[in-house]
Amino acid sequence: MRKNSQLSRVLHILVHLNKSDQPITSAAFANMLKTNAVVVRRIMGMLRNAGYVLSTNGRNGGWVLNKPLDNISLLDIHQALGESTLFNIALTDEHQHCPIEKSVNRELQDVLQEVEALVLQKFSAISLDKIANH
Amino acid sequence: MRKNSQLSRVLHILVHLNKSDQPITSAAFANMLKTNAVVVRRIMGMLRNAGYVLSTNGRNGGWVLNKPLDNISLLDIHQALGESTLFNIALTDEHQHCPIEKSVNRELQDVLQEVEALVLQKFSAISLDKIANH
DNA sequence: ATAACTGTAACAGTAAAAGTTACATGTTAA
DNA sequence: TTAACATGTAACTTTTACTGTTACAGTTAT
Repeated sequence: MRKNSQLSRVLHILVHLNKSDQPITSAAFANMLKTNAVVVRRIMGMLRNAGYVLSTNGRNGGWVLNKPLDNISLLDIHQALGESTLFNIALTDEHQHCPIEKSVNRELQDVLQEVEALVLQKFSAISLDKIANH
Repeated sequence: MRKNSQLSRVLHILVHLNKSDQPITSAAFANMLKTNAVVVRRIMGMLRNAGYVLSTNGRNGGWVLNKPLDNISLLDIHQALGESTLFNIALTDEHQHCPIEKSVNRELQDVLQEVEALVLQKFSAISLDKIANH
């Protein structure tokens, strides 16, 4: 599975945004992240929908923060991005009636869910200004 | 990226193997897992290299356990399979000189490493006979 | 008007995992 | 000793999630 880099990228963007007193364009971020402006709009669109940033059209337009970084947690961003699965481990479901498969899945799922909850808890305790001032 | 189902599959296989007093063929497992015999051999080959199973050729051949399940932990299997990364989260490295990227990566990596260590610890505490008798 | 923005649909590219084919090699039963 | 049944493995194709690209409609400042 190809790894998901949206979280990492959007954090990078947000901290840069925080340091700017004027809008920054998708093209500028694309250049910064060595990717494409459409990719940036795709990610940032999710944050806009969640209320963390605003976009303005036209000349001198671009992206601005809509909340102070100390009011945004890593968990907020993770959730705004759609909470893609954290783990790279698949549970099989070829034979849902097979008691062994069920048992294997239950055991793996127990561990993964427990750990996922821990990740989310840790994410919630990290505010973006902590990253910005790191 | 497609998720890795090797761990789930191989656990299923091992518990079935444990219940059998004679070798089981790759074709039988492939049928069980709704996949291909070569896929099974690929996975099982890694376990054989690690000493957890034995394979025998020819008629009446197939796979047998080489260790009791209560002597094998989830961690053992995870490691025998090559310890593929648990997380689906990528850290970017376009601009290794950018202090913001560094800061973002450090923060994410701290959390992920801490949690990965916890997963491995939990895996080490789960023996396969626990799954078998679940 | 036009240049500079975003929004988004509709594709193509990439890479990891899984699936498939083909064939060499080893083993056992009759 | 031969035929059937196993594994071993290389080489290739398919699948899938993510990312990248192109194209164009809509919006805004000058």
